[in-house]
Amino acid sequence: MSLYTGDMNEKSILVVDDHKEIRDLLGEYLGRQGFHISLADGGEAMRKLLADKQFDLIVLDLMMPGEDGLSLCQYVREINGPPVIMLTAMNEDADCVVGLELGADDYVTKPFSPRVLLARIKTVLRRMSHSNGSEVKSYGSKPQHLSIGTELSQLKFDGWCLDVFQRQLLSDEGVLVSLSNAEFILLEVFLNNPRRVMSRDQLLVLTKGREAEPFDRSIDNQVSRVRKKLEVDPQQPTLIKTVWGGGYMLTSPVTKSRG
Amino acid sequence: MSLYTGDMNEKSILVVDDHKEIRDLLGEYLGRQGFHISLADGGEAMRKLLADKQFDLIVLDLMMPGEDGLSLCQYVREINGPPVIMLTAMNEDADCVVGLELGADDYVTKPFSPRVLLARIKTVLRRMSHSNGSEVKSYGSKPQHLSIGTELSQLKFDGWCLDVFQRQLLSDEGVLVSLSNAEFILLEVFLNNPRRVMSRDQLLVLTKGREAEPFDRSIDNQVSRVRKKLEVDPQQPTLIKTVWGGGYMLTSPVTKSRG
DNA sequence: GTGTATCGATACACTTTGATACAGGTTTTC
DNA sequence: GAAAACCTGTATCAAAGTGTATCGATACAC
Repeated sequence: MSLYTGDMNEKSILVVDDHKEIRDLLGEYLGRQGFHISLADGGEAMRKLLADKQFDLIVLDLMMPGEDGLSLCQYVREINGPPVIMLTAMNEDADCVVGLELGADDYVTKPFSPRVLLARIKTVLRRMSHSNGSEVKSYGSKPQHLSIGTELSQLKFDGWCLDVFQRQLLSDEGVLVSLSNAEFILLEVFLNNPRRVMSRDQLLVLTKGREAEPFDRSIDNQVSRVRKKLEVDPQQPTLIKTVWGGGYMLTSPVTKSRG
Repeated sequence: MSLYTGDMNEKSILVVDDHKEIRDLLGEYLGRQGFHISLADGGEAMRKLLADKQFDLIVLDLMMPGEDGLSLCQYVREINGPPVIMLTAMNEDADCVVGLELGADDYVTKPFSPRVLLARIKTVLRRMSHSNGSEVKSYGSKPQHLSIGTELSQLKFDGWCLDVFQRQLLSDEGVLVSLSNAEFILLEVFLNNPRRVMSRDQLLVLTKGREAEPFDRSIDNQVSRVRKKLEVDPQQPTLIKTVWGGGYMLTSPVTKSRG
């Protein structure tokens, strides 16, 4: 399943996040995209790795126990380190802004799809390779997303096509099915992890960015809702199967293409 | 909520405008960008402040009751004062020219987004810092929009073209759609952040430079108004999507080009 | 002054979402 | 086997979020 892996000149990326699940998922996904990946679970690990090795980019979680992303980002800037992309939660709007002011090169709000992060990573790397490395970065220059248009945005599966940028779902017959936001994100997560059992905990982290509460049935609810819209017979689901005691699994293969 | 304040070497700016609202908004916004700000409501106040204090730049409203911006600008030139950026209304084209002849270093047409003004301020300051400070400034040096020409003024997206300098929106069929201030600025913010979820708070800060009040629905209102003008079917928006609990997102890619 | 455009506040209908409850089903335990 | 414990599907509901019509305040042109 590993696509061609030589195209990136093997850029190396350091992912810093305290959630093991997110870390591993990102590592795996970005690794498959042809990057060299290192993982760190916090500031200490990050510093050690930075001392050891040159990275081309750092993906940094804003909210972390202990040393948080802001100070780590500042640290990276101080040592004149690689560009930083921040992962921020949706509701910390002020922090987004602060993060950027502190020197992050871009940010992505959680929950996010790996695809969006990939697009941002490519943009930042492109920007870096254009600018002279030793050039003093002009303060206040905001991230410029100009040519995202060429990224893969369409996920085709089982007679459907989900466009992640246009945020819409089309059937092969051209019928547009409207999805609510939670439904869209859940489907996107499944499509990014096809034929793989996803636990409710994983799905919760990936779709809402939060941990499960006791007796949390929100994922079950959303799966039920998505099934009602996608399955031929929602009572006998074939697309999203239940794995008893394990979670859910998208059974169909998925192909990605350009918009 | 004051963000970083040290990077600008604390350049000081004097804002002269008879409208309290604009004055305060600019003061707050520019203050947050790390400038030292002084405010004056007219010529008299300006002269007093100039006598007291050294400024690096003056932002000067052209249209003011009593002594108007033109003569004030001339005054600043006579005392060999700091560079001046004029705020001019859209329709006073002739006055722009006159203002420039009189020695303004640049101008911004009202209504404008704080961001645009900020860009101009930085450009002018950069130009100043490059030229020897003690050098006698050559009169009549024209604003160099050619060197600013690296700023791209046309934003093309989804069958539309927004010209930031001319402040007009054209469809591919050549239809000119008139936008109000708030609509224009909101659209501009979206176009500068395509395919990214923008929270209402972010949008408020970026469009009005203010924080959200409880139950603030003004962004929703403006989005609704913009949709009515841009969407094929405003009830089923495709260009500006709602992200439930998150904010709004422009789905289309954007390309920038020179006017 | 009047006429007009703009824009935020407000109100109300509608949508989305997670919690809850209950009716099944499956596994474990005896 | 049967009962108990546990898991899952989904209807229903309440809380929260959203779309937008409407209105009044304001600004500005005339």
